[in-house]
Amino acid sequence: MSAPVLLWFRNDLRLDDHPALHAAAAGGRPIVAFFLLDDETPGPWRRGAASRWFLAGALESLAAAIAERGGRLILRRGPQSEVVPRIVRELGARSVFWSRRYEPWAVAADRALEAALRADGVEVSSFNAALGFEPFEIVQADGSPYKVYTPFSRAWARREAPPAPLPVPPGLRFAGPEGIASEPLESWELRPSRPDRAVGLRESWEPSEAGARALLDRFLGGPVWSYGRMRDFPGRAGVSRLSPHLAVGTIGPRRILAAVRARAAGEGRSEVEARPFVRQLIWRDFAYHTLFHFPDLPERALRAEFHGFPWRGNAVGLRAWRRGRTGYPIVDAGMRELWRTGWMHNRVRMIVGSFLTKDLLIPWQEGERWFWDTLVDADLANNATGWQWVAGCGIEAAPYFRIFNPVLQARKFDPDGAYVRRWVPELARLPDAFLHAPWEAPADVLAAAGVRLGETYPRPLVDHAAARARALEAFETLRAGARLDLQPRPRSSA
DNA sequence: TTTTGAGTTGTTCGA
DNA sequence: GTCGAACAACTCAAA
Repeated sequence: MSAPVLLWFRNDLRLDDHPALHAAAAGGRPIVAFFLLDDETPGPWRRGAASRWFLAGALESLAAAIAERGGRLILRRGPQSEVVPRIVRELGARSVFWSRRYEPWAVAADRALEAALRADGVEVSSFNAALGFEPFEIVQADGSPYKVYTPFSRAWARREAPPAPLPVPPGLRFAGPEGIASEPLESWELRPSRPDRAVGLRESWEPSEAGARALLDRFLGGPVWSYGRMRDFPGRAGVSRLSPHLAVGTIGPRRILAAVRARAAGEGRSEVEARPFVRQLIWRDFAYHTLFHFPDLPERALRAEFHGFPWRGNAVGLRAWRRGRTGYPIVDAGMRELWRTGWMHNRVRMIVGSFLTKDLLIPWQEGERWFWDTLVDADLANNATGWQWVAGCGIEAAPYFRIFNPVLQARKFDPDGAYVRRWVPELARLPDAFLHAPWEAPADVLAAAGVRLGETYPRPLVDHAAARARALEAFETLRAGARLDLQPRPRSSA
């Protein structure tokens, strides 16, 4: 048998729209499918618990698709710098194909791995499976990266559309290599077992290509056209929920873009109607662009004046926030949705993020960490971009005075209380007028609804008005400090 | 090189 | 109840 080629699956766990798979298949040699669980190379950003659960399902489904095509998905664990060269040697492969990643740890590790393999005479080919355009494809005339979303998105849109997604190669077959060991998926313990925290995850997600396709079809069946109007209402099914699939690659952005375009054409609609949704996909590219060009993004505020921000360590507040027991119903609803389903509506992510960083003055990195562990869509670029945005320390500077009022936000975006009642059932019987601010309810209204503040539901952890004033004060010290930096006290000349 | 217009997602206050 | 202005100053992108 001729030397096989190695197809290394990463965050691209699909057969559709897979450029590396196409290139591997084009050579006519046997394709060995391989997945590596690498908890060492990413350092602190190894996969979190919820995304591990999603990964397990995606791997099972991919393995089944490969088995249908005569092959076997080889599973190994360990650092990529050791395990990839080892499996290449075991197979006697002369070529390796993979999809590029853009996290700082991955960029460095991939570069080193590629050099090592080439030194052994192994050919390496890498592809873009994750983005519309890669971070180095959209830069300014002088080669520097964009730092503002709008000009980036205009540059993105000026280009020809990203290449059309590739179908599954016709007649695709995989090799089922003899004598090559594969670790049992169960031995990785990707799914929580004791206790079984995954009940809500199973209810919420189908982690497979088919699951992604079903969500996409539902979304294209209507919500995509009203996305601009409906996306802010967490109680309605107005968003695609494709984020965990994009994160692990059970669907790719180019497939989504092409499907939106095809559906618009088929229904005689203008693509303009889908633009608010497409903008979100461009935002996703921009997050990767930002992470690639500013590798500190997950760890450090990009705006240097924030390095001296007077955050407050607050273990009690952080714990209440995580558990969804802050006393602000919209915040608690979001945090409980996250814990239960591994996902949170984006509008609510902003509200809980603002509450953590502005009302509690807890460092945004604490929120980023918690999201990393609990989100099925955990994605380094998107998560870090979102947290820096909400904290106001990213390159997209949110004005310092943009502090979300959790009650106003709730009344505006959950007017009928559907979202809060679902996730905070102990308040469900409160009338709409008091649902989002139960501490304002008269005693008889609380009693009639079966609510005892401080017992069945917490009192507010902080008073928002006071917390807002405190946050503005903290920002004031920041500005004073920045001015001092610019104008050091002149030396005495007397 | 200089100038100019603009910048995802908010809140509050006063007319 | 609705509306516009104020809330800072700065950096970025493009002309």
